[in-house]
Amino acid sequence: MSETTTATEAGAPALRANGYRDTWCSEVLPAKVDSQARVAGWVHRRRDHGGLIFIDLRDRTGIVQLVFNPDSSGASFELAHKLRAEDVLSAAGTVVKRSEETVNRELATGEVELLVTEVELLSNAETPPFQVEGFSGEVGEDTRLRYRYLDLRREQMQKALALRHRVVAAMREFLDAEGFLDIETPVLTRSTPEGARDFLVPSRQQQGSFYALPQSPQLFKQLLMMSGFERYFQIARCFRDEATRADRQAEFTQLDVEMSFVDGEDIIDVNERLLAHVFKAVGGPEVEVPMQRMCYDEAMGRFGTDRPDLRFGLELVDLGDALRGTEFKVFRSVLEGGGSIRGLNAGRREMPRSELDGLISRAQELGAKGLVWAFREGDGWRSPTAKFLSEAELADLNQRLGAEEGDLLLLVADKRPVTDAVLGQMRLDLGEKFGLIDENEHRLVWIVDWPLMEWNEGEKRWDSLHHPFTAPAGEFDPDNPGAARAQAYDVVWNGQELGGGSIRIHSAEVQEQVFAALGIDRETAEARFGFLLEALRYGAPPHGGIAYGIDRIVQRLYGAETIRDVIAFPKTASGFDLLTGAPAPVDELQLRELGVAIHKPKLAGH
RNA sequence: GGGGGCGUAGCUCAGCUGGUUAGAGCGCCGGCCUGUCACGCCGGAGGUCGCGGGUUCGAGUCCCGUCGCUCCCGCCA
Repeated sequence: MSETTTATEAGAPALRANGYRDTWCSEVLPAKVDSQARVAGWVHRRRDHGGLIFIDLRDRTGIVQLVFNPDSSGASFELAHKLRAEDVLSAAGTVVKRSEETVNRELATGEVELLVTEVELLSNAETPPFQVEGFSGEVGEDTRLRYRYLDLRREQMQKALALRHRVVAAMREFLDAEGFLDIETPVLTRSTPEGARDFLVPSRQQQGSFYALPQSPQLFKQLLMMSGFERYFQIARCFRDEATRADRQAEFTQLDVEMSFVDGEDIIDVNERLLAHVFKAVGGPEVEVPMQRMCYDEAMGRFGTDRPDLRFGLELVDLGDALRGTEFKVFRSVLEGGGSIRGLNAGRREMPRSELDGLISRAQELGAKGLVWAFREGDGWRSPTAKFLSEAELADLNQRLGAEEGDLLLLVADKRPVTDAVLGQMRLDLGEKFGLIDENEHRLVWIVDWPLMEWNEGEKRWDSLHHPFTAPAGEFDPDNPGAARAQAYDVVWNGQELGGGSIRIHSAEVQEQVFAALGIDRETAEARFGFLLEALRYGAPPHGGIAYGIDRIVQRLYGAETIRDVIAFPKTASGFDLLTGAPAPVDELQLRELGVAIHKPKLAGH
């Protein structure tokens, strides 16, 4: 977990004394000994000794021990007997110093306690379905989500959301100081079926028509540049109706930024300073400016991915040249078909056959037809594949892979995108498995010099790598879209994409050419993006920007296992909100008003 | 859309090759306890083994279906 500052450590907020309290729990400190204090909060734990009762009282800032003694207040003592976990109360008394033997060093307020003379039960709590602060192990996530308001009382959730707040506050702080304006864009907007699936909202006034929830404010922020705002940002909620993952929710939050009259260097400059400011503000890892940059081709070549984790080696090596004339049919047919043979050296490892078989299964799951494993032995290999290769080939492969005696070598032969994807992911799997990743090390890198488009073999068409509004570098040749480079910039932190940006197309003609190259014909482009093409004709400044996934940034800064741990009310993998029961069926009347008919109602059961 | 794992007390879990009364820890309830802080001690309650069907003399356990949670692939920037 990263270094973080909690509300307690940062100092409790100012408090106006009222009938409930005049002091935060965390402020009951030795300096206040002998003075009166009134605190309010939840019963964290109770320890009833019969003749003496201790209550740990919890508020947002921390915990303080209350002591109920019949000699101090009989009435309070009687009431304290009835207190149970999570009851809400207000208690007043004298701050007293604890005797040396009873000091609790684990507690920030552990040198003192509040000797209660007056207590008011503000709210009675039923027994919670799980212990808010227990030691009986982690509670199942579905139970936590069902009672999220209780789960959020736990210190780790309080800290996560406090950190999230400070990340967003630091972003606003920086961007405000740099002259960016926070402008809201619509949540009810128009469906643009490219990219992810849209969430749709039926229109009552235009039956049969639908709004879509935005996948990002991309087009609106470009329009704002055409409106002359020059510097815009927004903490924007975005929606993609796709499957969730540990690091993905259908509903997520993005820091959206756009600027006018800028080139790529301006984008990188302002974003490096933004990240440095935010990370510093929340006590995250230091951001060295200027940050490292790496070309897309280099990232793909060395790491098999466009978001390389640079904290460890296990780099990919191209082995095609060593096998040009091989007799081994599997390798030869791949090379003759224009494919590639790539490999990595996993280092000196002991690995039983069952685990090697596991690697093969994993490779197949990732799309490879197979996986060649080998251990260097002398000048050759110990491997089922060794007998198919000549001595010279084995020696050459060993040399190219930098293999030493006993090193585990993994090879994949397939089309280049497959070898990259498979070995790139296996590199990450192995890096984790072998403990090669130093969690204290942090590597931020810009990935630059992207292709504009990539060939989609399944759909037989060109797809944008970023989005269709990304500006090509230099002249765009519509007859050779594969050769075009993009003015695009992704910032990658320890193998995860934090944000992606680009210079946008600011000419209607170029935008139309790019649409055409992507297989979007004139009518479709006009129907879906006509307003953008039109706006581009009325004086569009050169512009560009970036968008960051805030949930992921906070997840990483906090060291959380899943993105759900830094979202107050997340949904489950299948899109349910277990707390409210959404999504839920609606009344027949509501459907009639919307002109919506349900074909196959699928009743969700709990 | 596909694959893996999981579902047993309020919570976290154990429950073997099918066997008669389904267990533990925590929590909860009652009693005792004036220095605890994961308080302690004594006693107690609490189960549609996710749901439906099947096999069997007999199912928490085996089979089929289904619902939910989760991880991964596809998908998604």
